[in-house]
Amino acid sequence: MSAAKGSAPERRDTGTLGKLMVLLDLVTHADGPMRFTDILAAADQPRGTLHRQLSHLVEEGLLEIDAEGRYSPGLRLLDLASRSWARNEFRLVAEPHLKALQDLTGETVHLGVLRGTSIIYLDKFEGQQPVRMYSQIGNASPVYCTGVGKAALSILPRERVRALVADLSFHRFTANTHTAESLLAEIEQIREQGHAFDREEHEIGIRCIAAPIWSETLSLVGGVSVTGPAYRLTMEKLSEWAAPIQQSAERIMEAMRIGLGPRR
Amino acid sequence: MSAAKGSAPERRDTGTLGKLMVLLDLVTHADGPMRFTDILAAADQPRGTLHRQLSHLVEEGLLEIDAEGRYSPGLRLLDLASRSWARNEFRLVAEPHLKALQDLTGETVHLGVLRGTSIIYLDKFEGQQPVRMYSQIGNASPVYCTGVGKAALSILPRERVRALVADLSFHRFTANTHTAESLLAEIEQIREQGHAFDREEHEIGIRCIAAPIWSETLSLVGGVSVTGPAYRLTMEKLSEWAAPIQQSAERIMEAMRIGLGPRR
DNA sequence: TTCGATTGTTCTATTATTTGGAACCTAATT
DNA sequence: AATTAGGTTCCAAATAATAGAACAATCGAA
Repeated sequence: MSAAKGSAPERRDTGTLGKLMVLLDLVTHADGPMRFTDILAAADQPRGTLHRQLSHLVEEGLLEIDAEGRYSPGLRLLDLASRSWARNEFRLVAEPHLKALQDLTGETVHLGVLRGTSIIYLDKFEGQQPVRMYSQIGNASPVYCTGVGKAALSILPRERVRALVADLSFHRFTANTHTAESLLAEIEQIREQGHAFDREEHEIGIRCIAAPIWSETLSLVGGVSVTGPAYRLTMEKLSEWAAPIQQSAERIMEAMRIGLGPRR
Repeated sequence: MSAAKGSAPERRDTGTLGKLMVLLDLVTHADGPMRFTDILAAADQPRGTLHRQLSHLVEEGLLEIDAEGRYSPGLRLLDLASRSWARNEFRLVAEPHLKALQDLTGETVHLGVLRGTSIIYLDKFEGQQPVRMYSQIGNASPVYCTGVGKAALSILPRERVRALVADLSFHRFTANTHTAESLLAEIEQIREQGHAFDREEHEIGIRCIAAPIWSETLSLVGGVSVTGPAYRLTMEKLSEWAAPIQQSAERIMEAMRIGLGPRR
């Protein structure tokens, strides 16, 4: 093996599927519909090849193409996702506990899991606000600027954290967003405290407190969080919820051991 | 080619992707996690081949495998879906109109599109409850037993309806569920009325009224509906909403012509 | 309109991946 | 220890994907 630079790009070997997923990601992560030429420029491939690949994705409903020849994510994804969400055991087990936490705090409660270097939000319970924001569920956010993300990192072995951080590129969302160094330092603190804060690190005006959740083998790593506007949620106020949120996390882990443990 | 029987199974030619999507569908549509052997039995493939295919799907995050070797849908699907949902133009355009309809009726409002022989729900506005994203959204339901489905069919050319109905297998959900004949008959009625009812055809105790929405080229076909419990929503009550719901559909179509029309 | 450039589609020999089948593990069961 | 079921690895043969060019269709400007 010739590991030239520190961290090799680590290309996955998933054959044809991998190439198609790159395209799917490309179109899905774009701001809007993409023309054939846009995709051609972004994906380094011959035109003929790209054309067939896109056709296959469209035929399977993973992409859609409109009358003007622009590609967008396909609705088949919604069906697949709604089924996988509805059945997700972690989410089902956590649900009542999230609800309880929402009742207690009156603020928005999130459930997230670590996948790669992102936190994927699995569920969300909002307060009474008539404002509808379900955009959050399913969203993948960077680990380094979310409470759940930092909480999750805090229970991983130091070595894994270091490896993961090395793979990260830090985008400075706000003045408080972490750098690699400050993140690693805070993880140590969180490890001792048992909970993590987000001090407007992702979005100005938004604070949160989170507690980690993990399975024994670390096959599942994530967390719960309580989030709200900074003007209402002072750091003192947030700190008051440290105990209840950690307790909530404990209860979810306990419920998981029953619900997800080895059968029989 | 030897087109033996009347309607060939019409196998899609999407090469490797097609084969993988069959597996993804299989696991996603199952009631719970599947063992390797379960999948082996359902998918008619050699073990070695299946093993590699599943590995690739897992590596790409489309499937997940737990400690006991059981396969479930992967969370990557959530991320892909949430992005495609958030950006969907039809949904964005319709949103305010759905909200208005919800305010007017006080009952649950759905937005759906026709995909193949199913209706995929794109959005949902409930009474006071904050919406749980994937509770209904993303779900694919059969055309023949939903208000939106029947409304959608009513604006398709008769020939296309007949072809579509021929592809359908009718599951008798309730005593009122349609058969092919009764469905075709009702479509004719809906065509004239401009709106469709669901008279407890999918679920006992649930009624609904729906109006069709379509683009000029029929590249987009779907509808809006108002749904609620039968004890509260008598057929008379539902009928009162025929005008407002059709008006709502009209407004959405108008907004689409502006929002989705040919650029410039 | 005509020319030229841009964008999208189809075709085919070459190349790479997938396939099928068997052999090989591993953990549980008798 | 032997047997079975469940899962994984291997490799020659079959198949599908690729690259590149040729072909259409569309668009803009002269």
